[in-house]
Amino acid sequence: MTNAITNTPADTLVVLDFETTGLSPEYGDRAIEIGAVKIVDGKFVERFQKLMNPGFAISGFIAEYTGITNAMLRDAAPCREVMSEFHEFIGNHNLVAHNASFDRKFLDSEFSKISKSYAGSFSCSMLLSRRMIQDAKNHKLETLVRHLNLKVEGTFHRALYDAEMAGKVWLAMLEQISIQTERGKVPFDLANKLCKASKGKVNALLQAHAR
DNA sequence: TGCCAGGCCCTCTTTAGGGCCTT
Repeated sequence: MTNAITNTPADTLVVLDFETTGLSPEYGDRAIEIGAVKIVDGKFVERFQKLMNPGFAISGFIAEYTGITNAMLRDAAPCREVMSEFHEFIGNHNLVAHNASFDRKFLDSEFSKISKSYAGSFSCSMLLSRRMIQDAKNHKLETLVRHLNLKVEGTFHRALYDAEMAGKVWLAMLEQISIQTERGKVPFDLANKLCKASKGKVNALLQAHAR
């Protein structure tokens, strides 16, 4: 399959994924791993992956779910140090995550602890998939990867691998939009609008973008 | 240590309820 995506460097994108101690930073949960890929012109050009020590022991469930153990975190750098490095990595680029509302609240929470912020827009591969891949059994990341016949050669629920896979799903959906609209370039803003569009607005947005 | 949430979306809807998705 040829890649019809011709994003410009201005469309540089960072796809990220957190592994965390739980579901809610409001209840004290912290990040334990961040993984991210930088995509320029539809190509993966840079990767970021770091474990981080949340300052307390993680539960057996999280260890089982992620494969990350307390022993692995014992010598990891603290969250503030890793997140400061990650802040440099993302710059002002636009961001994508699978079920972005989850990753966004952890990104916001961890950045607020070190007085950092970001300027890029945050978009969601899960919301876009609900609109662009309606025949999938469900919209879990692993299901979408298999539905799109993307090569599976890593372990899900680790941050960098999930970020890589979310990036590939994102690019596959941009390609689908590109083919559907007969336009080579799919601006981030269009994808972001599609994520948030009501069912009836999706086709109108695609038609407006089409030649 | 172990507990916990919330945005989005659909429908048997909108003065609501429940499933999906993330860890």
